[in-house]
Amino acid sequence: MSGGGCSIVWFRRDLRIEDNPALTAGMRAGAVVAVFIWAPEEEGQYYPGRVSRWWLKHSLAHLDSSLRNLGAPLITKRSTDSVSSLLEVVNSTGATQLFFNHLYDPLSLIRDHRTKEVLTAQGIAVRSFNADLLYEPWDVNDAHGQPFTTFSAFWERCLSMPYDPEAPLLPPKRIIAGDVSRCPSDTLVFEDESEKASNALLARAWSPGWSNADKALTTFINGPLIEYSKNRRKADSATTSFLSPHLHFGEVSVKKVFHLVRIKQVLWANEGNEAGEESVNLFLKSIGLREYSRYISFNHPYSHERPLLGHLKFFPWVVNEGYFKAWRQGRTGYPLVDAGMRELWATGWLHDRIRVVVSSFFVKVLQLPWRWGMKYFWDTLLDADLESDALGWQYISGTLPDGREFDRIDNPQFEGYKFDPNGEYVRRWLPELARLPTEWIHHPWNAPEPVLQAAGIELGSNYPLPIVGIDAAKVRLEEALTEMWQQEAASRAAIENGTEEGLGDSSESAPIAFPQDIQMEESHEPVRNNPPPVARPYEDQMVPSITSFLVRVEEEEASDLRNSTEDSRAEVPINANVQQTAREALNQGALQQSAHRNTRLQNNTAMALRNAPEDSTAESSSTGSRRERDGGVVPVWSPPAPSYSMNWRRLPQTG
DNA sequence: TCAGCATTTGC
DNA sequence: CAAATGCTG
Repeated sequence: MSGGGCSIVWFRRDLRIEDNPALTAGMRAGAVVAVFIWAPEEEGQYYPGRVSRWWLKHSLAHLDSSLRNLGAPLITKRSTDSVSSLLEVVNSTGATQLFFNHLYDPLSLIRDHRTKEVLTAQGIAVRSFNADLLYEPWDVNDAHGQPFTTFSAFWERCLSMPYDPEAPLLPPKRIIAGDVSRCPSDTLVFEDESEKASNALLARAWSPGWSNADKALTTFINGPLIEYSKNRRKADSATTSFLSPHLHFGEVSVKKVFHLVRIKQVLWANEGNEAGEESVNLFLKSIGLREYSRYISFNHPYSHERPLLGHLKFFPWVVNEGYFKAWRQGRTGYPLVDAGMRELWATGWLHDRIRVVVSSFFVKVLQLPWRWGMKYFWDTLLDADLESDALGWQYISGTLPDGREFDRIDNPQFEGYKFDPNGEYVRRWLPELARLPTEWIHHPWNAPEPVLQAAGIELGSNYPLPIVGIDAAKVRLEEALTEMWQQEAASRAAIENGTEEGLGDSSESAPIAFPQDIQMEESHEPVRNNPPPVARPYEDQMVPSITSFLVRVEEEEASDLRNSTEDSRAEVPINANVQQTAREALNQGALQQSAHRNTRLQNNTAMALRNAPEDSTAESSSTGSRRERDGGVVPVWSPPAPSYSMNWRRLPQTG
């Protein structure tokens, strides 16, 4: 231990004092400087959306006041480079140690790795902890030591690990503050004036901050949890936990959630309360999905931008900004979809089921590029979470081995009657349909003219006709899939002939660009007759343009690459690795595919796949196991990214 | 009431 | 595809 100096506790998405291993470690080591660094530009195109920033602002204020009461204020820094800000804090406080908790999104993996390297090189002892998951991703493996590739297998294993998740740590009673007299805080600005107005309403429904998270958890466990299984299918059910934004910012620890829920589980099991037990299992499964999203992100750090199954890159997405806009505005002509999109717009919230409905519609009916939809969720959801969003969209798009089949289109009309049997949800969010009888509420295009008239609906002006018919969508989807397989075969052939040395980075890393500067023109159009509650917020919520960020990210990456080549002292030049691995992986993936024939359209969910080798000593990717079921298609994870887990592991915990 | 087949669902 | 659920006689 490097004695004397104080420790920096670097808060990120762990804005709580209870069960915070980094904080506890800092306190044990002596005096503490608590730091939060706001460097959103580091997130590139995933600059947090308006509502997400609103949450963060309040959560931080909450944390700051708690820390102050305990004796150490939160130092805040505005930065474009977290690592140099940390160095500044080191220099101005004389800190000798840094503690933080793990994150698993691709950007954090790289940044945190670099942090360790740079600060360690400066003689700072760096330690990091698991505060976000029940088990670290590298600890959950199948019988062969390989990562799981389906959720159910993963979760089964998590629930039967030989050791329980660690018990939550108690909150500190008092913190000894390090000397921050020469380390002033920057004022952090999270919202501009126009955003403030729109955000004002949020406070009515939500209370950010760790102690509120705690309350929400207690309320849920003692109340709606027992009904969770019964009501979870209803679009406007109040039975969800509403914990997701709290969990995203780490205001409450998943381990604590897990422990408390388990206590209930035991209780109800003893009482023979089967519905209760079932509810607990379902709720825990949703916690498990969150775990799995980190697991996938860790093992496949490209999952937020590339389909995990390689052939999907040949899918001919419909690049139609008009469709995209109609979807965002809730004007697709499918009531359940439109109601969902308007709720999202107005509140930053959407029931899980409805997320599936609208995103599935987006991918399967509109056939828009899934990353657009994912980005929109990122920008608008209060609980926007990169890993969870990526998992969800990949699942919907059928790009995961256990995801939905490509060629399955869910019909919003039928789903409407399933999730909103009485049409209440639709009527709430689509006032223009409010007077339509339930019989027609989920398919107004079939309603007889007199019925429509009586309800004051004029299809095509009042409320749109379906933007795309389901039958037409089916046909188009089949064609698209045929084309996808043809393209895939062609590319495979090209590679076999050696005419093309793989696809190279360019084609792969140039995903269909996100539309620029999408304005909600609708906002200028006066809302008809009865202004729905959703009308006002339409104004400000613009989708930021990605392209400018893309440029910046590329520049950054380029410069990082330069740095790390100059600086050969680094044990693992991770940035260089990332790029290199991507390219290698691509070629490798393509070759793997070429080794296998017999590509057929059906059967594509029953695919076998090759895991990213978790081999930390050898390079040999041949260790990747390949399991096949019933022959047939053997797609491959598009780029397997073995180096991440290796590098992560190889980093020693100093101190 | 229940086996046996059809349909739906599943992250 | 496999498991769960629903329907039929």
